[in-house]
Amino acid sequence: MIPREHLDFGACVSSGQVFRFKEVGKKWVGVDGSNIIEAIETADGWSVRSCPDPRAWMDLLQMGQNLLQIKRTIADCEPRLTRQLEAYPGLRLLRCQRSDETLFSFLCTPNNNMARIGRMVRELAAYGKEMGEGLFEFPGVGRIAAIPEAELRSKGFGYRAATITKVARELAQRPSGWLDGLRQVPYENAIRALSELPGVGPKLADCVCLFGLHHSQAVPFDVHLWRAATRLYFPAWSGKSLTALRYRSAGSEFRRRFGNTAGWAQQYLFYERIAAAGTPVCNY
DNA sequence: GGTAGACCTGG
DNA sequence: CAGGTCTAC
Repeated sequence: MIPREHLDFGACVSSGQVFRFKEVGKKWVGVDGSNIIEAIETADGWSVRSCPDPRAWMDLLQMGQNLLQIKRTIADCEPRLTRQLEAYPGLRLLRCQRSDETLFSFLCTPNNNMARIGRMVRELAAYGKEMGEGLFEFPGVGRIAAIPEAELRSKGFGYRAATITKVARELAQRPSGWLDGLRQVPYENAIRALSELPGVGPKLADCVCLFGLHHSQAVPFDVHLWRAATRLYFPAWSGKSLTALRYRSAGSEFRRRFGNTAGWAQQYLFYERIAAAGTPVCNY
């Protein structure tokens, strides 16, 4: 049993870090890597289980990291985030097992809405091995590369069908484990490598770095986070568009200020906008 | 280096 | 319009 101040499972899996956890009643169910993960909220906090590896959920949720300590670090670096830190107790940065799932998930996100992104990611996952009722292990790049682009189009992927197919075929050419290998290289190198892939711009590269490759200094700026960043650090850029150059400046500023905790800090600012939207991120 | 449009789909 | 990216000025 994990107290709420250390874990809000629902917030973690519905905050746009992963896309195929679903809520059935009070229970959340989903997959990370080869494990089915289930969580239920009780009076004292969250009870979480994973199968077949009973400790898999702790990896995904980074339970080895002391959240209260991380929040203290963030608040020390930027007192103006205290409100967000207190508003969303238990919000954690996830460490996804499958970097390729993260990559293909975020290839579904450009110019798209959360509900459809979730449908598309689950559609892709369904090409993988079924582990339980409607729960799939995400398919490997080889399997995705074998899907005709037209098939994805017909399933409603729109123009993202092309980039998904291209990226899968590109990765299938490379040595297996190439993507996971980017976990071991410096963050800047990982960004550079990812940016070579079609359809992967600065925002997606940062999402993959943060959630899939575990580079916790990555800060994926979307328009909302950009607005928050201008308010905090670049008032002169208020109202200006997020160009590639400004994107790099804003990221550097977050990393200068928060160091390796930048990705965690970012999550609290981002969640503020989701909470404000009022609508669930993962809706079935 | 910055801005404007196009791009699939559906809520 | 929605968690952008790409291309052409």
